[in-house]
Amino acid sequence: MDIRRALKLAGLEPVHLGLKAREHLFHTGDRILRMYLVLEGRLTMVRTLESGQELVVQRAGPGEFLAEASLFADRYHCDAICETDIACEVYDKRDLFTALGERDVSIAILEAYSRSIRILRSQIELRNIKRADDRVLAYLTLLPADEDGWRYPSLSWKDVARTLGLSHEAVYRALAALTRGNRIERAENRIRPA
Amino acid sequence: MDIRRALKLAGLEPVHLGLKAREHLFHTGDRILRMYLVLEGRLTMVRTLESGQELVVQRAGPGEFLAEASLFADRYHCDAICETDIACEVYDKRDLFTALGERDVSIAILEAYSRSIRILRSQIELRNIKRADDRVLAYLTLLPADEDGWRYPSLSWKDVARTLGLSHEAVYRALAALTRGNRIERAENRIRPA
DNA sequence: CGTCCGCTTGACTCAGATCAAACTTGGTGG
DNA sequence: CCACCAAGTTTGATCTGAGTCAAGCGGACG
Repeated sequence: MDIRRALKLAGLEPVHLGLKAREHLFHTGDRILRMYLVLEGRLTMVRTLESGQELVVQRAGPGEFLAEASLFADRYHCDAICETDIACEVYDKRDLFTALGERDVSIAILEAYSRSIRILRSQIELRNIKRADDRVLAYLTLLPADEDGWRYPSLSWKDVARTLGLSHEAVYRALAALTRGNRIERAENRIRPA
Repeated sequence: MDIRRALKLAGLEPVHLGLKAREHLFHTGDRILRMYLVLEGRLTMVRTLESGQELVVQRAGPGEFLAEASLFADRYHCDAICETDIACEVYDKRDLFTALGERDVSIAILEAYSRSIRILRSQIELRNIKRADDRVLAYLTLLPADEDGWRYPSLSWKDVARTLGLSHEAVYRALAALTRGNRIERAENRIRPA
């Protein structure tokens, strides 16, 4: 448990916390004020989609530090539920930042990592969408938009197909179907969800 | 380009480097001695699978720091190919580590992030395997093994199904097929690729 | 001018999703 | 202690939608 020693060396004082199985460590929407290091037990991070479907975002066990999702976010976007009884250490987020050196190389790099993680997670979530047209639409919606909602894809559709885990034919057909169903508008090099 | 300022403040001196489209920034197997910050242009990280299939692992553009995959690894496991002409800054990896404070909280947390990233990437790679039995087999192979090659899955097969993006029926059928084809051995609570 | 590549659509196939039903196991509560 | 319930496991039958093969179009580039 390397990280624990490092935290101790940095002069951070954890508070201990125990929870029973099925209790929540935090809920979606809670302010992120603390970071947790799991000592014993397992917990599951669950994201509930608008559709009501529950998605296991991550599982954490002994030695894992629940920070990735949270260091640079303000509020949680998932629930943390104990699979078993757990023991963990609680660190104050602001203390941690001070220990990291506030606006420092470490923070800058961590932020870059954090961005990568978010992108990877969103890619996995995209792949959980089974229908090709829904998946393509979700991909388009995630793209940065201008003030009118237009997106300017930087990848060829063929590459989009690869990142979505679809054949390029499936993507073309999805685009055609979405256009037919008035779920997107296409014009030259731009595209917009309706 | 926040990270650049932070690196400068930390006293790190970059070397500038320009490459033409289609040139390689690094190859699979190269020692990782430098970190790159992209200033202009785009590049693609490509991983070549044993099957010969090429997999786009990541794309990077201006402001991105090519470090995630590499800070805690010794050698690259992908090729970086310039899509366009590019300009970047080159930092020495060891200097960077010194600036981060060697064995410090930052490093410990970065390592945790790094692990998450690797796990997420492997999950995406799993999903690129189309056939259910191959995907399940690949998943099992990734699991930690004891000295005899046995794995002790910690998830119910139903949860495995969810993480693999398959229905649970498909996973059970895949396991049955793999057992029939002698591609795995099962016993009680453990399982082993043949 | 020819070639390559991205784009687009059609036809057919097949693997995985879905629905359904039965069995096992562990846990709860009367 | 046992009835009962919930959840995971297992197998069968059917259906659907994405992969694959095939073919044609147009623009870019040498």
